[in-house]
Amino acid sequence: MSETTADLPRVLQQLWGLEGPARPGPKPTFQLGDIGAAAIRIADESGLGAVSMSKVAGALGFTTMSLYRYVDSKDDLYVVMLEVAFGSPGPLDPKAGWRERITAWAVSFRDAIRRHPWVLQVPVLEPPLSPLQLEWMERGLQAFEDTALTPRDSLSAMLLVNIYVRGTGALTVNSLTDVDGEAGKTYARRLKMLADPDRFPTIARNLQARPPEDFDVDYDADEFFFGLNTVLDGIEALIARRTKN
Amino acid sequence: MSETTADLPRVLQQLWGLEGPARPGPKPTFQLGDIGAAAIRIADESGLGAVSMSKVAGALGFTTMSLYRYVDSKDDLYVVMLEVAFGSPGPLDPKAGWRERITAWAVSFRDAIRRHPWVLQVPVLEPPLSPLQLEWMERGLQAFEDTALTPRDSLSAMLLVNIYVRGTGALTVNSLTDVDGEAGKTYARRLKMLADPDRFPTIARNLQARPPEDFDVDYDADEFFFGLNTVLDGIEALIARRTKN
DNA sequence: GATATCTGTGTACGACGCACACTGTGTGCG
DNA sequence: CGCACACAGTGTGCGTCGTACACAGATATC
Repeated sequence: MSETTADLPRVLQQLWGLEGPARPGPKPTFQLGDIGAAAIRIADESGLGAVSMSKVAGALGFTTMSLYRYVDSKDDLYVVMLEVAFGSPGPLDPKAGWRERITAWAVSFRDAIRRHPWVLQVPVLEPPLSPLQLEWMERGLQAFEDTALTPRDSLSAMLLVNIYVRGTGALTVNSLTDVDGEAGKTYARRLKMLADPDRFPTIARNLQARPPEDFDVDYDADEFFFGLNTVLDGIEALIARRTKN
Repeated sequence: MSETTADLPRVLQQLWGLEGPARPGPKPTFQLGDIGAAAIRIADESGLGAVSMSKVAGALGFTTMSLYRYVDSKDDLYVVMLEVAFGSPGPLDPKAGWRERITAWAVSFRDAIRRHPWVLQVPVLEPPLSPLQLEWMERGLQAFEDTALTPRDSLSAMLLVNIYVRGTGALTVNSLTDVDGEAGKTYARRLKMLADPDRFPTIARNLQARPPEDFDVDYDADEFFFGLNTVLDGIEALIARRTKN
């Protein structure tokens, strides 16, 4: 009745280091981590779209099909890539307050996304169960440990920050490969051209209020903390409410 | 120097109804909207992955290549799909406060995502410039019109809510096609199995605090408003700050 | 009515994920 | 120590994808 580790998908078994008993035959040449690293190198250089089974295998000096000895499907390759790309979250400062803690967590998260922007494009089919992903989850929850939040609250709060970082990352991801903010400029120009004041009065007024070059939907560092603090202010209100009761 | 409408991608020209001068030759059989509707029907039934040029063309009784008479690339087809799938945002209640307004906007947004969950998987290469997308933007900004927020603040606040709705939608999207919450249950079971209390004390404690069946990362209706209100509380703090100065 | 220009078609190419049958090799067990 | 077997890596092939290109016929404008 109760599920054992044997029922886990093979990728998860491997990532958790759940090896079966020793068996005859040759040993594998690579570790899952090697394959993940090779795939990550391709994704960093040429985008997630350039990651194909044959490209990854080729980067390792392999045939395409040999990859399937290590990974059951391309989706599983994605799982490995995410695990390696995110790595471990930074340790928690024990004497920091919840706000500093979750801020540090969010910054680490953002930095990981900056290093590997393609992670936001990986199609995620199910919630994460791999070791390092759980470690991120653990650290996120720990940030709220000494607050008055209920367990459910903590989960919601962590997800809120998680969503915020991912969301702003997705907005920034285009402009990361965009030298000189050229794309942002043409966007502003086109928006100004199309935002007819009769049909879109508020957009038009926003555009008029300041040079349109600044009106690109782009989160620089300051914007990141500005929005993050807005989110944290909301969580702070929740904590205050829970403390009172 | 100044860009004209002629420099816009063809899809945008068509969506904005910018027809060129009359020219000889046969008239097109379809409108862009027909193609979008056909593609949407496929995506609603079988997911975004099932949307291919040949499937869409086939649904219209066409050859694959004829689609390219209407749309320059598959990415442009995505643009049309989004435009048709989202449609117009609901009108704004003029005598509602900003909080009611942006809540209504968020709910409309969430409903659109519920109707067409695949919209969250559409790879978005650049910020939207199509007419109805701008209308959503306009309505979102209007919610904050009679607050003390600066234009830049309003944009940030709208993006924050936008990000929140998208993010929670992405968490829910898997469970939408999951009857009986079966996927959520196996996730909870596996999480309980893997969350070693030594390595993941906080997760383990969270799991212990209540029946693990509830510990799936899943936003039902109440969770949606709970998180939304947390976000809005943060925006409210910002408004209060701006009002004081 | 002439003609320029369009619509829709057919064919073709390279890339992709992956199923499957196969070869050879190295390991653990008897 | 030897051997059998499980496993690593290969090769071939299928169906699907996006789309480039050349083409035929229809038709709206002048």
